[in-house]
Amino acid sequence: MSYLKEESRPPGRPRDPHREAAILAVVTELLADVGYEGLTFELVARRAGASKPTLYRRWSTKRDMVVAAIRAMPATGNGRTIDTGSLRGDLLELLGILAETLASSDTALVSTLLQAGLSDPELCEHLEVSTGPSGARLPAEVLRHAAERGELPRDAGSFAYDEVVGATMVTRALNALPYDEGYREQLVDSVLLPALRTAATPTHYAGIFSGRIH
Amino acid sequence: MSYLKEESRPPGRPRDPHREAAILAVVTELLADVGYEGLTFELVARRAGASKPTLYRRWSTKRDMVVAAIRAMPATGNGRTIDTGSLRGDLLELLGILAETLASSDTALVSTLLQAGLSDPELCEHLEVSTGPSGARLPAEVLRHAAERGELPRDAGSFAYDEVVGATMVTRALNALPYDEGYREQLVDSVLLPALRTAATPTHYAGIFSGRIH
Amino acid sequence: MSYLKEESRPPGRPRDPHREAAILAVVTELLADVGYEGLTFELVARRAGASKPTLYRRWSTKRDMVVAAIRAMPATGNGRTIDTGSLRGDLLELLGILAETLASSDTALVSTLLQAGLSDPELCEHLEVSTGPSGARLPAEVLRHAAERGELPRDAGSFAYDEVVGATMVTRALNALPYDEGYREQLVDSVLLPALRTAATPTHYAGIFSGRIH
Amino acid sequence: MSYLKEESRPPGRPRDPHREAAILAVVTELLADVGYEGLTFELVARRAGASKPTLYRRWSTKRDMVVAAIRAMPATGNGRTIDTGSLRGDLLELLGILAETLASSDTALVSTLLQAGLSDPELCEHLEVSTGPSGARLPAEVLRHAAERGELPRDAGSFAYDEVVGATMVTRALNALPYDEGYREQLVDSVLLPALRTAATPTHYAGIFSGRIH
DNA sequence: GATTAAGCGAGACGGTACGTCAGGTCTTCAA
DNA sequence: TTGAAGACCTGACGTACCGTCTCGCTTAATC
Repeated sequence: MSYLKEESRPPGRPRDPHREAAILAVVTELLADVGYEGLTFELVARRAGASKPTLYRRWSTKRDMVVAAIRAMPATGNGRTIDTGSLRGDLLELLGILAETLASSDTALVSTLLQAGLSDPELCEHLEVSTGPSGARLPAEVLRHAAERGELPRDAGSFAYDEVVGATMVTRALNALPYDEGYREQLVDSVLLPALRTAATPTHYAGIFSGRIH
Repeated sequence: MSYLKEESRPPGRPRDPHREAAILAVVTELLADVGYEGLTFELVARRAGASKPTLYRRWSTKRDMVVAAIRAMPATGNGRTIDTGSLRGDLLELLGILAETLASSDTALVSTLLQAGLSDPELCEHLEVSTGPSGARLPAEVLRHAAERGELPRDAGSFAYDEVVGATMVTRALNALPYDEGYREQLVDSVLLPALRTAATPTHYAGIFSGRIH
Repeated sequence: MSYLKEESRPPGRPRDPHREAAILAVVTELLADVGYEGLTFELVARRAGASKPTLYRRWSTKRDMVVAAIRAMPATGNGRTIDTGSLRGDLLELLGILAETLASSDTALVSTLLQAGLSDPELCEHLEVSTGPSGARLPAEVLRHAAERGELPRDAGSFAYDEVVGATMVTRALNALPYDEGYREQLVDSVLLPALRTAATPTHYAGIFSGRIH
Repeated sequence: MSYLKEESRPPGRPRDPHREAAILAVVTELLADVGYEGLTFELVARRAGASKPTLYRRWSTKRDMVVAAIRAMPATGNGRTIDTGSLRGDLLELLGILAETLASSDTALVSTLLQAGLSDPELCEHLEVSTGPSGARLPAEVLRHAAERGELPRDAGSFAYDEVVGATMVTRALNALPYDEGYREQLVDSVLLPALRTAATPTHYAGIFSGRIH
């Protein structure tokens, strides 16, 4: 009885999910090869053995296509846990991870993710889940451990971290400014630690990288 | 006697500085019209009644040309002084100015400045001087007034402000996240004020927008 | 018992003749709208609410489809009879009719009929029957009347007319050369009349527009 | 003194005539290879090592390009003279030449020439001059010889021939109708000879292929 | 004052990518 | 099996910029 169908299939031949997956794999591959700027619809079509209309049918801009490719990356996670025994150590380790990521990636790609993906909470969440702690967000257990050690009040929030770290580090990376260990220590000591210790106000604004737009 | 000439003029007809100024004016105009992405050498050449070789002779990339245009903007300054009577008030006013700027400007242009210009200390300095307090940097007198009122230690530095404010605000703007008054208050209360009060460490790293790469 | 069936109906759903008629109507309509060159399978499919495979199943080329559409036009005829009282008058009237037709029609359509349709005797016949004397062929009664008046021998044939008139007039039309009354008179006086009067040779070759390939 | 310059060169780099010649050579070559329909801008560009804009700069349609290619063919002429000793023989020889041409050429190309070139007197003239008697026009010496032999009046014109022959033969060729020797004899005997013998009227209309639009 | 080397507007040029369109074929579901 | 819908590959379309080049002219500094 047809009233059971919430939404029936659209008419016509459905899109081939295999094509889609194959294409996005090529996009991922090409991002590594030629970078974001060098990526073109033409090139993707050639390498994927697909036609341009097939691409345009799915994504109308390069950005959309790249974002889809990133979202389609397998969510493996790196399983890393952060626990150095002190809040300061944990923070520095997180910043170190982020620094590594930034150092290795194409800045234009980072820029894309920044501009395209960060306004998309799902993508953000996906990135965090798929790649493990990226250093862009403060994992809840780090906060908990710090509270257990008495380094932070029980109700300390991650706002200061989430908001500040990603924005500053990425901005520095994009502008070829240094974000070496010395810099990171200074950020921890003169901004993050004071801010985290103080902040007891309930947060109404999610951090930039928290994946949830208020 | 030729040894007097430090560097002799190259032979042939010298470049016409008027052409240069006229072209850069067109660039500035076009940036407002079509944005950074939409700007092309072709378009500049057409609008300026110049030829492409004339442009390429001067700037080999679009970025170079745009940076030159921005640097060539007249340095008027807005002459505004910040003095509300309290550090918190001053900070909020500065953030308000920055918010206005971000709200009014083409995000692509901001992005350009971020990517192209901020790695250039001179350009950064120029922007600050030409447009007055932009809110991206903490004016020295604000610090001084706060110290006089006893709100901050004498040796308080602007690192926390310079580093955090520009990066977070611009990043939010680029990603269409809100940076309204509520957000700005939270940034002031839970990050800036605690950080400024604490930071007595001598700063080795200039803030992102301070115009001096360490 | 199935051996009784001379030809059994093919299995499966039979073709809907209404679809066919509707589609051809659309083709006729589109020929007027966008001309032969502008006609595409896509467009026909869209306008007819049909799918491309439905079209391709019936006609494998655009030409086939157009010919089918023309053949499907209702055979009304204009019932006009030619009888001015003199052979010269009759010929000029026929040429006048043809000239009108050529003047009113899309040259591309004429070209189509020329290239696509005229090699198809049935189509040719159909056109003549459906639209009455087109001027492209010499009606038998004109010849008869002329013979009765003694203007032509009894055995005069229509070869010279059929062969020459259509070809010259259409060619002129296609090439934007004039085929006005002066021209038509000259054609009659210096070609058609002398030829018709002389030709007593039994004809082995049907005229171009006679609809019968020898 | 500049007033001597009737028309000064247009500004900018002039088009390279070598490129043009090379491209048109490719067009000619491709016409033989893939025919008119199969000819594309893409293909010409590839084979000529030119870019599409370079082609479009010169000719905005395929037809224009092809006509230019034909016009650019070297005007060698075949030097053939028609003189069999009788008018009938001469006419049959001319028709034979035309039949050969039609048989060997791409019908679409003929169609192109018909539609594109024949409305262009210069092109028409060029074709006649470059390829010798094509059979599409009646050479003046054939008329003269016939008059000398007394087969035709001194003032006989070529209207009947020029007008009739090209149109009928080409039309038959385009429609895959036969134009074999039997047909050609019939055309000569029952149309051309009677018409030529009679026509003494001064001609106001140039024949289709005479290269002069009235 | 003549020479010379460069600046300059204009635009050709080979490329490359754009985004769209049509051609035919194939797949899905419903009739 | 038909039929509507539409995915799909192919390949051409005509346009836009790219960055380089070739023109003929103009403009200074040098000879």
